[in-house]
Amino acid sequence: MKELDPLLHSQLRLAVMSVLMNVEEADFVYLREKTESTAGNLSVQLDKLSAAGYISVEKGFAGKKTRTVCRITPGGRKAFEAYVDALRDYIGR
Amino acid sequence: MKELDPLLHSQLRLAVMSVLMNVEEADFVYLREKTESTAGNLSVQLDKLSAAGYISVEKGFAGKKTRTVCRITPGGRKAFEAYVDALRDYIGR
DNA sequence: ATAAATCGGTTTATAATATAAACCAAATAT
DNA sequence: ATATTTGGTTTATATTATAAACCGATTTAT
Repeated sequence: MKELDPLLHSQLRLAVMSVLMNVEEADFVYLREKTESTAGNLSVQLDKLSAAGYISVEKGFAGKKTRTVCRITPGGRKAFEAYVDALRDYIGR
Repeated sequence: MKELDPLLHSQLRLAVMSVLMNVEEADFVYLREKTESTAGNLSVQLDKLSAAGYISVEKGFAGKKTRTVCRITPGGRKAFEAYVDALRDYIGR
């Protein structure tokens, strides 16, 4: 059986990646709402995904408020696809 | 997004359940080989699945050697199916 | 017969993880 | 002006996963 990439085998990180697979870009607030997570938890998990090179995180401004925009990277996309593929060994189909 | 049952969202426990979904019964040694896990880790995870009522664990003998046989329960089967269903929200298809 | 290695596990210690709580600086509302 | 909210980050804690150490019974080798 294939390994399940531990970076993706985490509910919140997987949810984030799942959103980012379908949406060109998403900011912190949107991700927090979509994944129904706390800001602290989300912040930590975004760091991990970013450190792994699975997403890019860009801090900027929207008017005067800070705005953190995330995007999936090509490497992240590949990793997500590999993870899903490995999962099929476990759950069938 | 649905919750991912934390009892099943663990590589080894998921692998065990995956095997048991397709095989009427399986003993400890077979599960250890099939999942490529250490005996200690497997023992702990079997306990958790058993405590949750997802599998039954029966200790007996095969000749003179002890033999631990596991089976998935109806509740375990349902939980596995619900988990797979929830996962689809994350990974598509 | 006895020592030593193996088998089938369990218990326990440790490292890694996930998560929320506490915090912070800037902006907005009162 | 001060209180509240916004958009986060840092830190502390609880849970988890995992391997290491162990155990009793059984083979195997000497």
